[in-house]
Amino acid sequence: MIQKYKNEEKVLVAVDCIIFGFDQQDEELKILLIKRNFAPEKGKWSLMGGFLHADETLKDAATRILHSLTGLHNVYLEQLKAYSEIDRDPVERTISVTYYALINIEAHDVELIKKNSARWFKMSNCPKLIFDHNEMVNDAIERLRYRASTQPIGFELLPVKFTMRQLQKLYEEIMDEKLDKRNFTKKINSFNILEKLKEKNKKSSKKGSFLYKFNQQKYQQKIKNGFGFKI
Amino acid sequence: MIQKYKNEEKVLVAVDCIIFGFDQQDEELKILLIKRNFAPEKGKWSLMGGFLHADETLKDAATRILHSLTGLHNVYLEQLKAYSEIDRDPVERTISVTYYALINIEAHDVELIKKNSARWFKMSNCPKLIFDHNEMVNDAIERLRYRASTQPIGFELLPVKFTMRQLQKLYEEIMDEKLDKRNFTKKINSFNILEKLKEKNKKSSKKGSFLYKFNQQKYQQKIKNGFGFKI
DNA sequence: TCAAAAGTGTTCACCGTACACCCATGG
DNA sequence: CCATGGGTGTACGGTGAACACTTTTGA
Repeated sequence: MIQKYKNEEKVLVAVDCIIFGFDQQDEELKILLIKRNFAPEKGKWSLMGGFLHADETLKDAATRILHSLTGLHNVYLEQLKAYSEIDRDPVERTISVTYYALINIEAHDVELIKKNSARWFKMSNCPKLIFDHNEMVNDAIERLRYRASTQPIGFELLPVKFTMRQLQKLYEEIMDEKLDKRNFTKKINSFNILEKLKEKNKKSSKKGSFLYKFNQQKYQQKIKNGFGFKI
Repeated sequence: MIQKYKNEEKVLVAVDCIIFGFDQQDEELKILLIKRNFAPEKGKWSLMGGFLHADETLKDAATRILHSLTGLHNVYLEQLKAYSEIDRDPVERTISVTYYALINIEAHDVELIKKNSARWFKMSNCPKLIFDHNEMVNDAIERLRYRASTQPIGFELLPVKFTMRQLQKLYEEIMDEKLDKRNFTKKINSFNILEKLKEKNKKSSKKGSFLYKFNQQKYQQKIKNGFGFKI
């Protein structure tokens, strides 16, 4: 039998999730936060997190944590960074690895988030969070911006059918800047990954705007060939 | 006293360093690897690593590990990613966080690397490494490419005085493609972060090429203002 | 009929890229 | 004097950015 690393110190490893959603009602980018009902910092807002178990990878843990809060499977997840300041958690030395998740805000389990005392916050109105969680959120937005400018990441956040305006609004929220609709449409179309449907969405205007759907096949093709995506 | 997280499982956390250097003799990008003189996989090539101690951050650990191998202080270090496959280390469950380091290959302590049975390998000729270390190296190169195309990172790898040709060769090694020297010079000069010296380096040609030096002040300024660096 | 959002092309400036010749020097 | 690498400028095409009017339809 192979000898173990006997003299090394073990530490607690946590996983925290920065969960992004795009609220189609008010067209705003939001993050899902929980009100802690346990010590320390009980009653304060926090990212959803948990400890890494011995039988799972970090991504497994993030998936489990995400599922326990939203009821969702198959969520877009990307590892961000490990945080390791000695006293970041006042209870005990804990390092935390963050993942950010992109979910369709309409699809999550409303009961579950109630049970977890969770709530969606506008990105632009993020409350003070426990520990180093605000730093984590800031790092996540930065990464989200980078990803969104490199890949058509936004699709994870929208329903299956969406309008060009919704897609543009989403990008504007992520990038935190206004975009020109003619240039935006042109650019998106040039990637040739959308399918224009015959249906219109009439909620947002009298004229109504055409719905689009994401062409998975063309998209996967592009991913393989490295995209030239750049917003 | 605050209660501890009693029922949670702790794990071993390692830090592994991908150490890049630019060899000015043969103008090649290299990485520093060690031959393990301990089990498991004794005698195999590996990244330099170690376990995280209770009283240090991940970056502290990376700094300590790097110093123990190279004798260098104040090295450029950037966290890459956490690796957490259950059996990645066959001895015991260990998650590893990688850092990549950029060092001036001329400045390291030759005795120390001998003592650690370490050796510089051409990037293009990286041997098979233990565990998931090859994957770590590949991820590190990818990140290095991104950084180098975004910031003038190459300076960390060169001596204080260097020629435009050396800088270009370095970028060619990192990007793994030939660059046009007129365009390269033009681009670098446009950033206005170099200081052209009166001296020439005559080693590489009869005419000799002018030496440059990095203008720290202008550079810091640029960093603050977000650079427009793009190679 | 009017208000409100959707849809659609063109022009211009700038940047990245391609490309070739002369210069200085040591041997 | 010649071989070797160093240094320099221009022309072209493509892409990003700015910009305004017409269409549809519910109220």
